Amino acid sequence: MKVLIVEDNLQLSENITTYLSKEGYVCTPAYTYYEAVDRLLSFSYDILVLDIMLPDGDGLQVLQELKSRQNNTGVIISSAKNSLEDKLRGLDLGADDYITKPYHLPELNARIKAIYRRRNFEGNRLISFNEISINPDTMEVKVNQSPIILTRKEYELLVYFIANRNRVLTKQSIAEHLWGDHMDLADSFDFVYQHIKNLRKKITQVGGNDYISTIYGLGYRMN
Amino acid sequence: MKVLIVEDNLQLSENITTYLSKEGYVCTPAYTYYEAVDRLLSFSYDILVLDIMLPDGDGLQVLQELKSRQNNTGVIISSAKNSLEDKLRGLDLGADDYITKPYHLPELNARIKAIYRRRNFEGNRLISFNEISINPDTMEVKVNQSPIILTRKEYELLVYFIANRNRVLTKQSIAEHLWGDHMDLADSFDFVYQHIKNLRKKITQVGGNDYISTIYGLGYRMN
DNA sequence: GCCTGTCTTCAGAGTCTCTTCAAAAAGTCG
DNA sequence: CGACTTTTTGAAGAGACTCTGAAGACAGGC
Repeated sequence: MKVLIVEDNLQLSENITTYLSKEGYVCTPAYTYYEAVDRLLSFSYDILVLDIMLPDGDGLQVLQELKSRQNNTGVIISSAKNSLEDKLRGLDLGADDYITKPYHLPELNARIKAIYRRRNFEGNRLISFNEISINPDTMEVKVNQSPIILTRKEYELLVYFIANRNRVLTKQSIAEHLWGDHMDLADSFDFVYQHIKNLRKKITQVGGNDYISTIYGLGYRMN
Repeated sequence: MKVLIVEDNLQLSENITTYLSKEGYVCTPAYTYYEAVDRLLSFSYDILVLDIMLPDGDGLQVLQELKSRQNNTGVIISSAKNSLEDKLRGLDLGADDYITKPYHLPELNARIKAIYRRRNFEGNRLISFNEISINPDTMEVKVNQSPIILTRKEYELLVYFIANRNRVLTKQSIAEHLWGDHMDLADSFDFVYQHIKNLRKKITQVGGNDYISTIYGLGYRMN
């Protein structure tokens, strides 16, 4: 399990890293706001331990950044203040838990484990792809936080694309997947175009990038 | 009934566990602050027996934690001090009762039962969703304080929707829930429309929002 | 047994989605 | 560049789904 530790106190940061490493986590420290955002953009972490008082910015900004990307990382706010307000703001912004400094390292460990358990047992699984995230239970699709309403075919198409990201999908394979085998000997798959068009439109309308690129003569690929 | 016993005195902890187990409770001991929090985050308990002097933190913090999560667990503060202040703080933080050490185990049992009775029979629990509130004991439903009268099916439908808020419910799952399994092979679930229509009408008639949105081709979702 | 209120069925009107078609635009290759 | 193929687009009809009101079926209270 990969953990990003955002903490400007060098001593504390090292203590956490040492402890969690012994417990079997892979830890990366970040000492500033800038560093934290940089890492979050480049790599993916399972857990983010976030100090909210950073020398070059508010830690909650990191959180805002993260959530705006529909990242699936679990977040624990670490705060020296005992201020309820900060904690509530943190939880509002989508943090999963908070912990008040000074704290015992085993407690941090316990909270990390708890988040992990919650993620894995409460069926909170989300399908996500860059700024697109899908909740399979509710069929809700969000692009940059803005919900978009897809028809059934558009939804199935999007899921199929994301499941096969970076792979070229021919019109035929798309048709077979969305319409089943009775499509076998159809002489035209024109209708697929329509749904791709609509899907692209709905995604770009709310500011999402068009990740579906056309491979001339072959099909489509999402990347 | 599941009970979490937070108590650092090993001897006492075992005594309580033994006694309550005989009385038919399922007991889990926690000896430290972080152990308690860990368990509370991962599992759900009906009753929490909480010693407030723990080796690694203040037991009242556990309580604060718990209440900030809208947990429904009943809490009994167990304190060696005879200090009124601590008890008051505990009750302020939402504890349901307190008991002063040393105490007789049957007294603890009595208090657990009392809390359980209060929770379950005095109908203090309300189901609510935005401006809609439901009293399950009397089947009374209020929208913006104005009472509305629902038929049984409409009532069950509303409760089902609120219990599954933000989730898409298909007509079929609604039918199965409201009419039981003998609906299995019904070829049409049209009658569900009627009740949804009536429910919507009654809610909007008194100025409530129509939180039930139609997901075309799928079902309905309350949000 | 009759009355009242609730539940279910039915038919149509209305709405949204899917598919088809034809024309325009874009890409490929000699 | 020009001929050809493939993709994109818009419009429109077909089809599926949802909503509505009315009427029949059922159950409980008197």
